[in-house]
Amino acid sequence: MLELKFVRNNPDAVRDALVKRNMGTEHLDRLIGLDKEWRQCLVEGDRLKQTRNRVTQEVARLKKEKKDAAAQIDEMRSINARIKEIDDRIRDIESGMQEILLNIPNIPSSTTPVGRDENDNPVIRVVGEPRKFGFPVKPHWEIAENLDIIDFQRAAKISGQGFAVYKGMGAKLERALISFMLDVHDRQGYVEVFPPVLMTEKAMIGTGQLPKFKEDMYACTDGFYLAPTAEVPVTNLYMDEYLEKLPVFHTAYTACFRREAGKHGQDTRGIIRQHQFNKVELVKFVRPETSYDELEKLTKDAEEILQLLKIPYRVISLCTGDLGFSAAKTYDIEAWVPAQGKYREISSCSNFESFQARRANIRYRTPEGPQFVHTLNGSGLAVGRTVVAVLENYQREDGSVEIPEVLRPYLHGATEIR
RNA sequence: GCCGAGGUACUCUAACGGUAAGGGACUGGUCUCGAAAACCAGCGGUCGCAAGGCCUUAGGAGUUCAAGUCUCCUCCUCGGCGCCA
Repeated sequence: MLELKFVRNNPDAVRDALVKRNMGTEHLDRLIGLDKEWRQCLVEGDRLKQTRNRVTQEVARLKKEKKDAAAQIDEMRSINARIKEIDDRIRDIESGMQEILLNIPNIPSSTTPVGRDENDNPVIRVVGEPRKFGFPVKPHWEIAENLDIIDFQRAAKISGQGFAVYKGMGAKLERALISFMLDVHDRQGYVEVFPPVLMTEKAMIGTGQLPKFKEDMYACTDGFYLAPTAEVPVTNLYMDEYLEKLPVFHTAYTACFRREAGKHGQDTRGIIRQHQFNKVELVKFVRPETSYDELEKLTKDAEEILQLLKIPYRVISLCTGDLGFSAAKTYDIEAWVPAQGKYREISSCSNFESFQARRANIRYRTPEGPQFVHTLNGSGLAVGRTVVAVLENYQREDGSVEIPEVLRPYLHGATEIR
């Protein structure tokens, strides 16, 4: 969320941001109008309240002196009625402004490339070289079903489309990847946490999933939402707190839940797009002046997983038209998927600046007073998509799959799946 | 789920129904060679160029001229009991 004062004082900057994101500006115009009316109401209401406070004091004084205060009490009745009217109007305006503010996206960083859509995302670097296969490559779902390590049929029976049951070496591989990723990030200095995934509405608002993206979330009874990413529980750990020592780095494994509304027909086969998937996340809370350096480091920390697994990938910078709602700058890491002959997103690393911290009220102290921290996060990595990358990049002609060396200690030394 | 006790600002802690007092921590200043102590000041939000004002006692509704205080509802925390993997 942007600060109302910021919008009031920099309407052109906000307008510019909306235009670069290909979004309309009519809500912004409405907000500016409401703000003006709001301040007018405040002035009138405050003046009446000042009168009320003064008269009320008189009443107290008169009563103490055992004098009659009927005239003053009578005067108050009409003033109170008018105050109520104005207060009601102020409340309406405030909820209107709040709703608009919650739906205005973050201002893109000046280093975020300007562009219309995903076709305008510049490639920052390409690492590793796609392997040359001397045989026709199979898509991961074919490899997995042939090896009997992922069961889509039975998953559909118990949960419907968009789910997978991992079995045998498939289940072990998923578990090995989670442990491997957490161990690497632990070594990189991230403190592991293992949080709940049932979230309150307030937490979902804190990181920006609500109110704008309600359709993409699973809502439970009792007012809970299923976290779509560990970003939600981990960032909100420090909701309404002062962080006494910065920076704070966390890594967390959680299951993630996404409705993928409006994504019918995309990646319907395989495990690239699932309603429930596993992810290891990286989250940072830092001082504003360091947040862009920290974004570079966080991205490299996520990349290290792919380097260790020896999977080719590239890093792109999301342009303004493709940038997520809460982010000021985002790097996507895309892993090479041989059967598709292209790079596919496996991690998204973002700097939110103070956008989430303002919503979730996460601050630190400075000599000039409380300041909002900057929050960052990135996948390190999406586990299911890493399984895709491993199966496809390490497949052999006979249908078996070699296990990357770094994972073997997590699989009792096994070297292949067959 | 039941019973009880609570929720005041970063923290702790006051306030006959009369308009939020104070300590600690923190920041700045005086003093000092320097530090500590002591003393002074600041230390919730918001409107305003300012003077100044308004709001703020977990959240909401009500009673009242006036609510931290009285009534009702909700939430959360801490005990105890029950149930449960």
